[in-house]
Amino acid sequence: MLDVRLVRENPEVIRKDLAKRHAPDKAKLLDSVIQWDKEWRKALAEGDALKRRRNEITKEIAEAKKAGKDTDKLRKEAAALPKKIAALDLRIEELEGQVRDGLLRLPNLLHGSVPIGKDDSENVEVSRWGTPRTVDFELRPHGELLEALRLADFERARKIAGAGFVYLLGDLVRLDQALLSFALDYMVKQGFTAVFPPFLMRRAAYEGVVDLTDFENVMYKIDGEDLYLIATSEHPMGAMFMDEVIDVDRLPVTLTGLATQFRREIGAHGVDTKGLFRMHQFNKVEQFVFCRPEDSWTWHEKLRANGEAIYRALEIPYRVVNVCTGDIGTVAAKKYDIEAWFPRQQAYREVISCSNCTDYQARRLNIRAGKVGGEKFVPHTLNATAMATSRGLVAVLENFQNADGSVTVPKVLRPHLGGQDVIRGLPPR
RNA sequence: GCUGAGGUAGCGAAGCCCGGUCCAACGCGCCAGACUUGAGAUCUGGUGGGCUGCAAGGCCCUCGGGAGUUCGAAUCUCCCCCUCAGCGCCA
Repeated sequence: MLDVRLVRENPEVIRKDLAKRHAPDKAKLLDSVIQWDKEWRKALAEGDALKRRRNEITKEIAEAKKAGKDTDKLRKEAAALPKKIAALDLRIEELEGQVRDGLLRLPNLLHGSVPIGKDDSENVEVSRWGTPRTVDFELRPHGELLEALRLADFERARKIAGAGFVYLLGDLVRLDQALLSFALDYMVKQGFTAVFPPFLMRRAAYEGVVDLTDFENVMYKIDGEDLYLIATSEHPMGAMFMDEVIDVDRLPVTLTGLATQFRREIGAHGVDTKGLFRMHQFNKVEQFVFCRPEDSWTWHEKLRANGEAIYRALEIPYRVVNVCTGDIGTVAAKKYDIEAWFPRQQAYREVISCSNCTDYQARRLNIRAGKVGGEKFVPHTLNATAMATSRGLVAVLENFQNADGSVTVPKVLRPHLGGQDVIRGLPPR
């Protein structure tokens, strides 16, 4: 959420930004917000004047009564006020809601380095690491491979939960845990505090971190309860300090969340749709930072570096793209995607997303930093993936597949698999 | 799920029965200033949100949320939410 004061005092800054996004409807919305805000302040001033009069009269009545004087005249004047006040309050509330809704729908201000573009095809590659491996055999689609190795059962998962769910089996379960465990250890070594958050959140908290329209699209709701399954641990970590003042001495707060996440919207595009690439349920280690505004761009690079380091350690080639205006979404001021090389798909595909949300998310969550009783400011928040399995699993399965159908375990994961260096699957039954 | 006790500012805690000196006492913490070589101690002022004003300041709102009674609600009435304790159930 943008600062109303910016809308009031410097709307040109926002207007220029919206132009970069090619968002004429948002520009129109901005004009409306400015107008609503003006009307809101006017109504507020009128309402306050009436309330002031009411407070005065109330006091006068109290004094007159104590002095034993007649209060009828005063009461008569006072009796007329509540109706007027109530009418104005209604108007004020209405306008306030409009302003807030408008602010929520206006996107964050972009960083100057965000490339202009219409969709993900115009994201700009900023770096590339590793040499895609070439093999002299045909790589099998990972879903097919897993079924052959009996390391995953999509059929039975579909039977009991529907498409988008899977039974991981045998060594694939351990590989999944190894990826998570490796990433979590890496983050902890960087000084981040590990967090295992609630997997369910109340709507009031969720509204602070998610676009209202997303509820219907991506969130699973528990029937009959005010609880939603988390779509990423970014959400419970972001909401962790909702309505709080973080002591400035505690900044930066660096967290790394481990959680299973649930998303209704999984779509389907690209080759090898069957498999782990897009699931209703998956695991993720997440990076999350609350910091001083002046430090957030340094942190943004640091989170990206963490993501890169993890994929380098796995020896999986990747590239980093600077996500363009058409693809960046509303919350981030700048976003890098790290795209791993998927040799079967012959494509770089997103495995890590790294965003600086500046003060946009924190303001909406009503998180401030500073000293209680002293000066306060809105901290910046950043989030990035460290490791998302299933996608990380797919990357390993494609990059480390052998001609005989076995899968080599990346070196850094072996300690997490009791030294095992190859996965062969369960024996056929 | 049942029963009970609660929800007051960053935290602790009074006030609620008996509506108006509550623009919420007091303590701790924190912030600013004074004193000090520095720190500490001490003293003074401040301590949430908003509107208005160049500023000094002025005003409004805020006692879990909402509705009601009233000229006036932290205080009275009703509904809801949440937390804690005990019991039940349970990995």
